[in-house]
Amino acid sequence: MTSPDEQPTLAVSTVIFTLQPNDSATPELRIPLVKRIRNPFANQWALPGGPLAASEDLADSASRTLRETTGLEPRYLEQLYAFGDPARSPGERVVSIVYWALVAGDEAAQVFDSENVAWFRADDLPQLAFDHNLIVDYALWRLRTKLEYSRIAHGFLGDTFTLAALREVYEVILQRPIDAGNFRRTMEASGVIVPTGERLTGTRHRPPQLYRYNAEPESQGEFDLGPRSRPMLTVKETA
Amino acid sequence: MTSPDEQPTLAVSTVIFTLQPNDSATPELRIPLVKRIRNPFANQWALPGGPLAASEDLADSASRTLRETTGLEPRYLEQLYAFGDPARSPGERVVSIVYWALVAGDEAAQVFDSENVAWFRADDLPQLAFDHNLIVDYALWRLRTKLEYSRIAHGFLGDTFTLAALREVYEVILQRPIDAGNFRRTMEASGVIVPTGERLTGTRHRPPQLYRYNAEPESQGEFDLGPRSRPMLTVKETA
DNA sequence: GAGTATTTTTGACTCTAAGTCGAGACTATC
DNA sequence: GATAGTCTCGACTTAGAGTCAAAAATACTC
Repeated sequence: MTSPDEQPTLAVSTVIFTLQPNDSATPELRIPLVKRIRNPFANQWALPGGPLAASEDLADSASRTLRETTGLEPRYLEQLYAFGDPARSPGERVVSIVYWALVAGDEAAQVFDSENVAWFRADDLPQLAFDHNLIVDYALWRLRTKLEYSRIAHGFLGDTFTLAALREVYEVILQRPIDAGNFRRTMEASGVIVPTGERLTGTRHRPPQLYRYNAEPESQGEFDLGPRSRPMLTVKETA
Repeated sequence: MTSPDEQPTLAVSTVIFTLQPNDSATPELRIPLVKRIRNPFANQWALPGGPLAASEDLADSASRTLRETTGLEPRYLEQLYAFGDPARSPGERVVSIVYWALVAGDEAAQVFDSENVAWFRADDLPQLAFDHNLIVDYALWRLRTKLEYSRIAHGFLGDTFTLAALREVYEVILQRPIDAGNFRRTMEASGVIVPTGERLTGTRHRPPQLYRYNAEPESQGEFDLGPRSRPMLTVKETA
C-alpha cells in the first residue's frame, strides 16, 4: 500500500478474447476473469494481471499473465492503453498498462476453470473491480475496429480453417451477417489467406477448401503492430 | 537512481508536432526537443517530459509538459504508447508513457526558443537520448496513418482556414501531392468542415472560402479517442 | 480600363472495391 | 437416384475516389 505522494505502482493487465462454442450453433466471444482475494474489491471479478516484475518487458508480463491464467499461448498480443486516472484505485495510485490478446477457440475449450478463474461472455459482464468494465469496453471497441481494417481474425482459429469458419468469426464479433460470396472475393484478393489444397470432408454438403494464414509480411497491410514489428507482437502460426 | 529490483520509475513524455513555415514556400513538420542537463545522456536532445506527479492524470502530465516546453496549449492530444523495455534506460528501470500532440503552426512560430529547447525537422533528427528516435518514428507513423482515416489535420491550423491550407497540411505530412478537386469533394462530403461564409481577400487570385472545423460529434467518424471521449482528448476550437 | 497571371471552384468521366443476388457444383444421406 | 445443404462462381449494381479540364474571380500590369 503506497501513500498518495510516493511513486505510482505499475501493473500490467490483459484482456483475453476467445471464441467458444456454446449450446447453440454459433460461438460466442468470451474473456477470462479472476476473482480478487484481497482488498480493494475483494471477491469481485477483475482482469488477470499483476505488478510489473523488475526486469520484465511489458509484453512479456502480459504473456506470462495470460499463460498463468489460461495455460495458453497468445496467437495475437497488442498493447491496448495505459490507464492512469489518479482515482481509479482507492487508497493507492496504480497505473495499469493493459494488453489485449486473442487465443484460439479450440485451445481455450480445454482450459482449467479453477475456483478463481471463470470465462464470461464479453457483452454480458458483471460489475468488475476498478475501472475494468471501461477497459473491457475499450478493448472490445478496438477488437471490432481492428477486425475490419486488418487481418487478425485467424487469431481465433487453428492453423487451417475454412472460409465459412473465418466468416463466422467476423459475423460473431461484428454482430452482423456477411455475404459469403463477397467475403470470399475480398479475402482471396487480399492475399492474407492461401488455400492449402486440402478439403474438409465429413460434412454433409460440398467439402470446403481449407485455408491457412499467409505469413508473408507484405500481405498483412499497414496496420499497427506497435513501435516495431517485433516477432513477439506478430501472430504465432504454430502453438 | 533506482536499483534494478525496485519498482520501475514512471515517466510521461510527449511528441509535439507543428507545421512551421521555412525559407521556401512550403511549411515543414517540426518537433521541439529539450537538451538533457544530467546523466544519463547528458547534453543530448530528448523528448520533453518528466516523472509522473503523484496525483496527476497521465494526459494532464503530458499537457503540462507541453505547456512548460512551448508555452502553448495542445489542439490535439492522444496517448501514443507505453515504452517499457528493461534496457531502454541505463542504470534504472524507466517505463515511459508517451503522448503525441498537435499545436497550431502560427502559434508555434512565436515560441520561446531558449537555450535548452529547440525545434527540429521531424524527418531530420539528431541522435536522441534513450529510445526516443524510435518513439518519434512511431509517432510519425501514427500521425501519417491517422491523418488519412480521421480528421485531425485542422489541429495544425487556426480556427478558420482555406481548403488550400488544409490540403497543404495533408501534402506536407503525407509527402505527396493531392488533387485539389477531389480533396474538396471528399472534405465537403465528410461534413468535418463547414464554410464560414467569409472569404480570404488580399490574395492575388480568386478569393478562397474560409472554413472552420465542425465540432458536431457525428461528423468526426469512428476513430480512436481513447477509452472514453473525454473533452480533454478532443480538439479545442479556441485557444 | 483591358488583358494577364494565378488559384479557386465546378463538373464530367473513369476506375476500383465492395454490396447484391442468383445459379451451378459437390458430397452425404435417405 | 433424388434430396438437402453448403460451397463456389459470376454478372450486375453501387459508392467512393482518382483524373482532368473548363469556368470563375481577384490582383496586378500596362
